[in-house]
Amino acid sequence: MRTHAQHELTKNQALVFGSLSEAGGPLTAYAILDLLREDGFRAPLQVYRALDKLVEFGIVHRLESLNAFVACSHKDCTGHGSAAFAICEKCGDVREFTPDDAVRLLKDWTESQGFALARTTIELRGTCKDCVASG
Amino acid sequence: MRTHAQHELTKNQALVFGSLSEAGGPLTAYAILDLLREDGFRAPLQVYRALDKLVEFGIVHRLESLNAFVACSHKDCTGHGSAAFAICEKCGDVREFTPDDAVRLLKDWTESQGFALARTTIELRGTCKDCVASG
DNA sequence: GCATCTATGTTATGTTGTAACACACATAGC
DNA sequence: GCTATGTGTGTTACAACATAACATAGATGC
Repeated sequence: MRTHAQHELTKNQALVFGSLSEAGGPLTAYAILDLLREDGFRAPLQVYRALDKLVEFGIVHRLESLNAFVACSHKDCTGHGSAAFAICEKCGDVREFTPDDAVRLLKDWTESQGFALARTTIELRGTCKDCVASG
Repeated sequence: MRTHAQHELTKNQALVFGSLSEAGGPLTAYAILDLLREDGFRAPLQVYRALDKLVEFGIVHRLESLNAFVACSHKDCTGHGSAAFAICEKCGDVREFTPDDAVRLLKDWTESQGFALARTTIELRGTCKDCVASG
């Protein structure tokens, strides 16, 4: 696949990012650790250190309300705005989207308060279309 | 003070809510536990069970990105909309606000996707006005 | 009385995340 | 070459956050 080549990931970073990409959904750090034991991972720090960098690069997002991590769903992560996530509490599916208008309003509020916004966490919990239909 | 009398809090709920109200800012569950040891608290579950109810009542909010809890800043918590939080990473101050317009846009997106929205987590990280000025 | 529901107390355990220290490897400057 | 520096890595131990399981107590409704 060779996506995100712009970052020249290290071995551990590539393994962690690969796990998340292949999973296609959120994984906890310890779930990643278990997946990567066959690749020689032994300790949580190996995962957390890689995750820190991947989040810094913007190609992995942390889901605060799940204590989990997910690969960015954009083909090319350079320069997109703040991400938001719709999390289905039935099936665990996570949909990433970029609510620029809503973020603009939030940023307007912070500016009116003199608050220097660094980053946003927007996570929506509920039930996805498929799970609503099936039950 | 006798705010939130509508909920008839139990003894433990009242103690936990009192700690948060008096703190005037976010506290972790274990910080609350330490504050309430003199009142007979011995185990984390005593705190977590009270917090679960207080969050359910809507008079305490959980800050996912801090693993902490904060008393709702509204005088009367009945019927207000989804809350958002501006969290200063310098001084730890938390400001609660109610971004109805932004939430409306987020809800519009979920509805367009057939996603049944149950609740929102909106947490803004950055630097507050005072810390920007002093640093 | 007694069934039921909620709140509570307690012990133990599970899950998530970091501190501290050592070593390997690359590269820039001398 | 060789050393200083920065980053990535490996490992042990531990801190911080949260819940399972089981027992007890009190209130309410029949």
